[in-house]
Amino acid sequence: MNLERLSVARPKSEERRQAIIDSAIRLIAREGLGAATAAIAKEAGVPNGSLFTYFPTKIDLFNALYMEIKEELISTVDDGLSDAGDEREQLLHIWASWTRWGAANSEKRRVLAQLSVSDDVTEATKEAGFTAAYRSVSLIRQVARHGALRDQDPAFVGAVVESLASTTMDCMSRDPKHAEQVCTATFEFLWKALR
Amino acid sequence: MNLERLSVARPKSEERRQAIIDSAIRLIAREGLGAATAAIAKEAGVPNGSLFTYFPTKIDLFNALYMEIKEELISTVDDGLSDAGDEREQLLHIWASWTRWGAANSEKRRVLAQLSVSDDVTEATKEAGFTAAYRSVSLIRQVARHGALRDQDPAFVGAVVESLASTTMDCMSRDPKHAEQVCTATFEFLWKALR
Amino acid sequence: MNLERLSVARPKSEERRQAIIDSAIRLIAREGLGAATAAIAKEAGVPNGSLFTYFPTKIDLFNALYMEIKEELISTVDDGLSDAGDEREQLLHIWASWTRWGAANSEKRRVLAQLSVSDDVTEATKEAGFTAAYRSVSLIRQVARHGALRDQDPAFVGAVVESLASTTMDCMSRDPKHAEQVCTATFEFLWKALR
Amino acid sequence: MNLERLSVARPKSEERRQAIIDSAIRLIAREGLGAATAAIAKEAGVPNGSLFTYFPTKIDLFNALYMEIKEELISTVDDGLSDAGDEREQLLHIWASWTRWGAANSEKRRVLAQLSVSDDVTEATKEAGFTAAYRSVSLIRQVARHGALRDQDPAFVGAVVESLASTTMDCMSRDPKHAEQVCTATFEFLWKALR
DNA sequence: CATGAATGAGCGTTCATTCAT
DNA sequence: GATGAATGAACGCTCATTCAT
Repeated sequence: MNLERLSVARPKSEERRQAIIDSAIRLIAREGLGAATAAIAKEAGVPNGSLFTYFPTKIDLFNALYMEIKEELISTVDDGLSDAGDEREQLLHIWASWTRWGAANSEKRRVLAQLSVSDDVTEATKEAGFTAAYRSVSLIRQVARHGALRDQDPAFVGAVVESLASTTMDCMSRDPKHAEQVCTATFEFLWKALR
Repeated sequence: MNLERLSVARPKSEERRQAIIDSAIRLIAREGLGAATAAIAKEAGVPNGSLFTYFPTKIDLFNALYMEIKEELISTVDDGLSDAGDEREQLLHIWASWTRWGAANSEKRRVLAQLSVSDDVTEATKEAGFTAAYRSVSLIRQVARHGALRDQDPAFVGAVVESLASTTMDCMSRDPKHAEQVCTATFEFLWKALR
Repeated sequence: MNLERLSVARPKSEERRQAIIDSAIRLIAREGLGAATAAIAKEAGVPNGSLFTYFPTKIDLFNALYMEIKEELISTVDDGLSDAGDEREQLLHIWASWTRWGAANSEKRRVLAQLSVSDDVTEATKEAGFTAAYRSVSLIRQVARHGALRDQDPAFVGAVVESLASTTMDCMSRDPKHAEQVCTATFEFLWKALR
Repeated sequence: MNLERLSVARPKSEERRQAIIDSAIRLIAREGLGAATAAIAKEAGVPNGSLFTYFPTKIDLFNALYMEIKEELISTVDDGLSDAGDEREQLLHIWASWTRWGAANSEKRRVLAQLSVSDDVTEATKEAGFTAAYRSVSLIRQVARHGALRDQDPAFVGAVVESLASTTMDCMSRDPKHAEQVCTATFEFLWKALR
């Protein structure tokens, strides 16, 4: 599989694409989704018109951004998940890597939050992000199989966990000194509530 | 009565103010915070310049909107709270009136959600909204005093409950047929988790 | 002559009219002719609509302002002029009282300068202001009758003197310590040049 | 040649820039500094948004306009100055070319007058204009070294000459038939007064 | 008559996208 | 293909003046 070679076809391009993504994260975190494409391009060091060779519209950029960040998060969470022991250990692994990532990448998290509620990110994109996270999603559903939410829509369970995670990350970012303690305590809460 | 008004040439019309607020809710729910002030005015049936007689800037409109909706929610939740029995009954009252209001007023809820994450709504306004909700807030904190989150920042506990409510309301809106069941089940989850 | 009584007919009005004029001087000096009528009214402590009972349009206010300031200046200059001795003494009297007034009333002077070049002040108004200054104007022309400008349009001579005065007042305002010296020296210059 | 331009997609058009400047001169002469940017663009034959490609703000346009006109005037005055003979000849050269330019370019002169008293033209810009005029300025100061104004601030001397020039140009514009005579007579006045 | 809310054309400026070079 | 100038509709907001009260 010459995956590498495929991207070699436009080596400079890939760098530029990433520069635009990174710049967009910085600017959108700072100024919201209203950040001007020209400003994003400028901060990325590319000409404003060139942004549109990589992302035909601003909406395409938003969707790409969403997937990019979501994939980074998922790969962070999935990494090492197989090595975790029982259900509890696995959930803890997910929880800890998720919230630590969020606490350490507050710009990305804020951008993700904005994109998640924007109509400009299509349902298809959100669906794709959701699908990519199937390992964690499955585990969470499995854990919740017997608890208080056992009869709820699995999507609802996921949303509950997600919003709990989001709140936890906010708290960890705001008070880094107690971040680990918050992470652990909320995990216990989650475990108790889901089971 | 109305002595104060006797000397006013043409008092600002409460009706018009409300028409603008209502129009803003409709448009912002549909188009986001980017909804044009001129469009809001038009939908409210007032000339564009008149919007600024009632709200000097768009940001002032946002802040007023936030308080307006928050107060409606709070008064809905507080109504009848004193008549509820023990702690569990009281929490149930809060939970049920909150989520039912949200399910029945999805536009207002979406607008509130957008405003809550917007930098245009000042900290002072958010603080004021928070303060107005002290009855519910106190009860929730009291309930959580002994549970898994007992050592967490009270603000964190509040945020967790809020995000759970938000997710619940989304679910209730999406599937009105099972709304009551979702409401009850999530309450049980909440009760179990907090205590 | 019951001049006093004439104005007694609207005693409160006269105060308000003056308050508007004074406020306009302050605001226009600060912000230029673009100063909003509502701001002028507010600073004067009168309702914005009432400004238009005194001055039907902003342009009328400008014209009134022009005359008001010009008349104050003229009466300052004319005061004591009859008591001055010969031609030289009289010109000195005019020059000194004029430039001292300007140095001490820089706001009024700046407003007058702005109004003088504005198309909103009508030729008729400017003409009236000019006519009211006939005592000084005549003297200046008389002095210049034999000098280097003897064959020029009298209006030109007046303009030259006026612009010299304006520059002198600027200089006196900027450096109050040497104001008197500047006043005297420029008078000598004027005298030498005109004669 | 033009190596620098080879890599530019579409260089800013000097023609368009000049069309905007020219249009601004016409409109500002007619309507004052309040002339609308959209009207200026329209009269220049460019879309309203394009004006801001060349001048980021209206204030930038004002500053560019000031320098543009000032430079034209200075270059007109400086042209041939070296060929003039003694001090008197040189001052005459300055005076004649200055006032003739003003009489022939009354729109530009009026615009320059408006810009000169506007707070929107920065001190830095005015300073730059002043610096560019050093040849004439030096000569005028040199001539005045021994006359009635010898002890005054050189800036004051300059202002006096400038205001005399301005008045002269007004007069020449108004009565073109006697323009030359006015020009000559005022020069004699200036020479007599400064020396 | 006095008041201040009402009005709506007009303002300077922005920006996603296009397209000439 | 890469570039950045070009575009023009849209935006939030202002303000002289009117007029209902």
